[in-house]
Amino acid sequence: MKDLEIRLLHPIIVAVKELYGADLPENQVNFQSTRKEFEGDLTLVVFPVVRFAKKGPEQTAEDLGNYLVKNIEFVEKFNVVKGFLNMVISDYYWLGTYAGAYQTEDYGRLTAGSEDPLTIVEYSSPNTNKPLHLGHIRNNLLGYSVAEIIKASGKRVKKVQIINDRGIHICKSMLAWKKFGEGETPQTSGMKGDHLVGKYYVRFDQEYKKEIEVLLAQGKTEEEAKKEAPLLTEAQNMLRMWEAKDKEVVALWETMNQWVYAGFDSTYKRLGVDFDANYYESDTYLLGKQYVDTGLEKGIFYQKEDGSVWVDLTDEKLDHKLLLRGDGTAVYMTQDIGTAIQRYLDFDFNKMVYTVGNEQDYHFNVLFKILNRLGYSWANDCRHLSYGMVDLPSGKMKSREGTVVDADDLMNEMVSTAQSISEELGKLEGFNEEELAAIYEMIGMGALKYFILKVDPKKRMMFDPSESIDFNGHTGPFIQYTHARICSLQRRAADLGTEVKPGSTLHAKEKELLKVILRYPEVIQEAANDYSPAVIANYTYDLVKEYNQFYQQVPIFGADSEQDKAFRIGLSGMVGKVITSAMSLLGITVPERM
RNA sequence: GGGCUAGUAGCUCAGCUGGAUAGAGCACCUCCCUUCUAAGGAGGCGGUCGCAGGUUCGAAUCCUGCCUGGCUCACCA
Repeated sequence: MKDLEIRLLHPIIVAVKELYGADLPENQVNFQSTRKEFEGDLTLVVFPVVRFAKKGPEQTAEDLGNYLVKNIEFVEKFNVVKGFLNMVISDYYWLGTYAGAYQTEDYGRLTAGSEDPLTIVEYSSPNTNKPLHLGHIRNNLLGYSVAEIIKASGKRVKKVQIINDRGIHICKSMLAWKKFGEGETPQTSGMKGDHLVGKYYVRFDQEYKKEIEVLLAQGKTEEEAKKEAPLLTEAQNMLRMWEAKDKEVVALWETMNQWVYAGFDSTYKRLGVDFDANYYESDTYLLGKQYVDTGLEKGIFYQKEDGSVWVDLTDEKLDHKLLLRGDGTAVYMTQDIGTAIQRYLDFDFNKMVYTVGNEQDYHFNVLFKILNRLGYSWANDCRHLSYGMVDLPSGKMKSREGTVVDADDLMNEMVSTAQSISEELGKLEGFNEEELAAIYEMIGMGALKYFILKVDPKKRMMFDPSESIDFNGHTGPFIQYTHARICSLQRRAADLGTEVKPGSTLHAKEKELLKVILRYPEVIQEAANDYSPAVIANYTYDLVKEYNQFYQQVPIFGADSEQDKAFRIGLSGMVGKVITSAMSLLGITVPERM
C-alpha cells in the first residue's frame, strides 16, 4: 500500500496545480485504505484539499477522481462518498506487485550486511535466587522477539543479558540452604536447580519472619526486629565475606549459582530464547565503581561527609541519586553504569535497547543522564523498552506471598492442555510418540507466546490462572492451524503447478488477501521502529483471518480453470510462507499437521 | 505531595501521524462438515471510547482540568 501511496502522491499534487492552480503541500495528501462497505482499494481524504481547490468536498473529489482515472493507468475507476475519494486500483497493479513479492527470497525481511548498524538488545537479566515466573516470560519473549524483528528489518543485532548473581538476595538463599538444607542438591532431590535455590529463598523468608515474631514478643519495635533478626545479620555478614572473597562462601556461591544456571538453561531452551553474550554483575559492579570514581574526580559527582557518592540531577527535574554507599559498596546503578560502558567497548553499538519492566522507568531515565554527563554521547542511543507488568486477578505477583505463576509450571500446563485438545480432535494418526510430543510442545508454546506477545508491550496485561489460555479465536493455535491447513492443501497439490496470475479476473477475496500479503514488509519496519511484537502478531491474525475467509468462500481444487487452481495454490503457499516468517519473529514455530 | 503511565462491549485486547455508521476474540444465541483439516466459516446480542470543557470542516485519537487504578521518588534490585 505504501508503494501505491508514493506513486499517487505527486500526480495528486500536479492535479491540484493543474485543476486549481494551487500548491498542495505533501502533508495534506491523506490516504487510508477504503472501508469495507464501499467499493475501492485506496481512499484519498479530500477535506485537506478543499481549501486549495476552493470548491466543495464532493466536487473536488470528483475533479481529482476524473483526473486520476484519466492520467494514471492503474486507477481504474472511482466513487465519491462525502469528502472521500474511493479509488479502485486495477488487478494488474496488485498482481504485478504480488509477482515481485512471490519471487522474493525471505519476502518482507531485509538482510543486514556487516556495515549495517548494530543494535544491542538486553533482556531476561534474572536474579539467581529464584526460578523464572510469568513476568520473566513476558520479558524473555519480548526481548527475543524484538531482537528478531530488528534483525528482520535489516539491522545487525546482538542479544545480551546481565545476570544479577551478587547481593544480599543470593546470600539469603545460601544461608537458608546452609542452615536447613542438609546437603540437598538437585541430584539428591530431583529438583531443578533454580527451583531448589528458590525453595531456600522462600525458606529464609519464613524463618526470618519467625525470628521477627520472637523479637516483637520481646518488646522490640518492628523496625528494630527487622534489622536485628539474627538471620538477616548473618546474611549481611555473608555478603561481606563474599565481597572479601572468603573461600568457603565463594565456593558455596559458585555451587548454588551453577544449579541455578542449569535450571535457567533448560527454561531458556524451552522458551526458545538465546544470548550472544552474558554479563555478570559480580564482574561489572567493580567496573562501575571505577567509573564512579572517575566521575568524582572530574567533579561530575559529589561526595558526602560519610563517603557516599551522589549525582545531582535536580537541574533536570530529577533528584539526587546515590551511586556508591558510604562503605564504598556498589548499588544497582553502579553496576549498570559499568555494564553499559563495557558493552559499548565490546560492541561499539549504534543502539542499545533495555528490555526491563516499567517499574524501572525512573532508573533508566537517570542512568542515561548519568552516562551522558560522564561524556558518553552514545547514551542518547540507549532506549528503555519499558513493558507493563503481568497482573493476576488478585493484583501484582509477589514471590514472597507465593502468588507467582511459575514459568516451568505454566509451560507444562500449556503443553498438556495442547495434548488433551489434540487427542480429543484426533487428527494425528500415524504420528509416533516423539512426533506427538513435538506437536504438543509446539502448540502449547505457540498458545502461550502468542497470548503474551499480541498485547502492546507498553500496556500491562492480565493473566487469570483459573482460566486456561485459549486455543480458539485470536490465538497462536488458530494461526498454526491455518498453516497446517495450507500444508494439507499443498500435499494434495504436490504434482500440480503454481501460477502468479489467475486465469480469469481476481476474485474479491483473492484481492483482499493480496493486499494483506503486500503489507508485510512495512509491518516489519513498523514493528521494528516501535519495538512491538504485537504489531506482527496482530498483522498475522489479520492475514490468517482473511485467508480463512478465502478458503471458505473460494474453491481451490474445484476452481473453474486449471490456471485459477494453480494461482490459488500458489497464493495459499505464499500465505503459508508469510505465516511461517511472521510467527518466527515471535519465536513461534508452525506445524504441517495438527 | 512531585513525576510517569493507563482507563475502549460482561471479560481479554486492536484502533497508524485526528477522518466516513468505533473493530476482533472469548462468553451467550442461531446456522454451515459428500469443497480442499469445524483448533474453521456465516449471522445475532452487546459500547455515553472514565467525566467535563477546549482546539476544527471533523476527536477514541491533540490540549486543559477532574475522577479512578498502576508504577516511581531507598545507602533494595
